[in-house]
Amino acid sequence: MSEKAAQPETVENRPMTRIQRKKRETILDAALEVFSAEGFRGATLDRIAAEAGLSKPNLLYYYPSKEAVFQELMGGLLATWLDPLKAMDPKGDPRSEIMAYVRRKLEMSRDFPRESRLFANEIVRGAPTLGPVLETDLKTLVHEKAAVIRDWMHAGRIAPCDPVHLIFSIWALTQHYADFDVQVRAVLGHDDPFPGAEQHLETLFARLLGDTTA
Amino acid sequence: MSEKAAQPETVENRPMTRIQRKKRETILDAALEVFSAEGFRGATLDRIAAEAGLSKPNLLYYYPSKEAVFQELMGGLLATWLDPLKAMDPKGDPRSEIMAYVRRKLEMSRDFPRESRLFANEIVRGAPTLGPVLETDLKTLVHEKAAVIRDWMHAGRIAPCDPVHLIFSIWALTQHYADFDVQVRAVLGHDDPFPGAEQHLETLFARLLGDTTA
DNA sequence: ATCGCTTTTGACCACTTGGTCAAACCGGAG
DNA sequence: CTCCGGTTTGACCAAGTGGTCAAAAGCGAT
Repeated sequence: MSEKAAQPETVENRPMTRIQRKKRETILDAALEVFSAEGFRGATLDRIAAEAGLSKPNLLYYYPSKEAVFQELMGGLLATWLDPLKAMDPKGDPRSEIMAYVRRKLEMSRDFPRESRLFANEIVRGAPTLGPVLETDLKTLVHEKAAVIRDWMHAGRIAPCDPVHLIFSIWALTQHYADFDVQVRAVLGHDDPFPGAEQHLETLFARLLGDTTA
Repeated sequence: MSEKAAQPETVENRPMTRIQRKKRETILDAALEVFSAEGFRGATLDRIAAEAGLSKPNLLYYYPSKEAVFQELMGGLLATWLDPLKAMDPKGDPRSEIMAYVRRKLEMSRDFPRESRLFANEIVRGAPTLGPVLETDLKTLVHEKAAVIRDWMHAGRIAPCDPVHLIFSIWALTQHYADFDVQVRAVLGHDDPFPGAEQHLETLFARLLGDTTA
């Protein structure tokens, strides 16, 4: 059987040398750069290869196809994206837990804008790749955490509102600063928008959740 | 001089017949459909032509190039997009004016999701086409309206916060329901998300601006 | 019917792009 | 050195793409 290229760490294949793993990392990073800026169809293997510092056939030696690169990239993405929400602790203080989530999400927009844009791109296009997993993993997690938030509200610890839409709001407000970066900077004149954004979101969610101090 | 194809209503050309105008409309609508779903590079002239019910060379008879179609589409878009903000009346009641803007913007997400996605796509890609106009028209308008809002805040008619980020928030929260539609529906299970969204945004902005009734 | 105009189309082209392949390269073990 | 595995590449291909062009088809007015 002609195994075309190394799979992540497949069945009976050597688990891949350190160098292989590193090259694949490099490729993935280059792919992230290009895919997030140009979209799936806009990205070309040539550009990704160039960005990674190798030739197109060489890239195809490490990944069997453009699709494959994209899918591996996408694979890790959703997990990374949902981790902060997963970290929200039902036993913690409601206000701190939610605010910590907001802050963490805003940090991600600042520190990983490419990932955010890649994700946005995928969703805007109708989630052709990670569509199925949205209806399972994502849906489950959101409803689970929404239930937690609802309990907090029923216990009177934060002001009531629709907890699912609250989560949407957090996503929308934080990711906006990564995905619509150029627009934000066009208005704000190229200063770093994040300090102001943090301050604003602090205020917004404090009031939404029922501020006790202001 | 060999004029290639009819321009909008150019210099010494006939102002274009009703039929011509209509065909161009059809093409523009087809282009909106395809561009918003696939992005600029993902869209093909063949698909747009097919969607519009004509052949590729025939499409090229009405528009000189793919770029030209895209640009005309983009041209009208920003104006349409900013109109509701323009409509915010400095002499009106602060709370009603802002809430009306929010509602209008949410309606647009519901009724013109393709336009919203096209816009999102353009911005995410770094606004290669309408970049310049962001730094002029958009920036000016936003700061103008931000000033109005700031006055309202200083007059104590609504609770204070950063007015520019407030506008960003309105954009983010409303457009989210168009641009991330699949994600929203994946979580909400394909019911119409808009009634819930409206209710939620009503609550959110009421509290942010200083609710007097709840 | 025929002229003159706009509209429509089939055939075609140049270029890009994802992907293949056989040959060359390289670095360590014998 | 030589062999041998993994690695790298130049040349190539088929399909898809944006765009051209000359010829044909409509069609209203004479």
